[in-house]
Amino acid sequence: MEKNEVLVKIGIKIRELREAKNLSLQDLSDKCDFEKPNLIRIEKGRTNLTIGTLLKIAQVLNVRLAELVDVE
Amino acid sequence: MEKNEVLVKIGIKIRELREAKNLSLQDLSDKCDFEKPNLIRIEKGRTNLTIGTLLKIAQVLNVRLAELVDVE
DNA sequence: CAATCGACTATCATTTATGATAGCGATGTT
DNA sequence: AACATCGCTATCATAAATGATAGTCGATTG
Repeated sequence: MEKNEVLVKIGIKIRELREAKNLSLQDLSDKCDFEKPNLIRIEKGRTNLTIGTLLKIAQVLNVRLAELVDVE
Repeated sequence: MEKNEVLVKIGIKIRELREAKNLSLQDLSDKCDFEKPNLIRIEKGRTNLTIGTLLKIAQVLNVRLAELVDVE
């Protein structure tokens, strides 16, 4: 699978987990200590995010890192 | 778990998989299309690598992305 | 002994992720 | 009608990842 496809799918997974917890973009980005537009970028798969960023999100969503990247 | 700890563990996992396949740093970095020192940086956990970089490595090592980050 | 190979460090330029701000359109609420 | 909230875009500066080069050290080999 190609990189951009993976990034889009990771973004979708994050969004699904966020919505399942009834969190707004604002809510989640607040808890992750960054701004809403940055989270949107991630959920849309428009950024090649780092493990560090992914880890923050995983911890706030209370899921394992591996779950977020399990998209293949 | 803290970010740097995760990065170090991911590096160790990459190294283990590389050695299990009897590949030198040169071999693997060649197949990933980047230079050996960059791979060393990754295996030592000295860089907060992106999904794109991790994906390249996963594909060459023939493992899932999720396996490489499954360190918690 | 010279030469090659492996793991590694330090360092550099370039690209890009990150963090942040301002603003838009739609929906909802008072 | 005014205002807040939500999802979203565009854009910016700064920090940092990436890609690359040169060189060190130890071990092995011709």
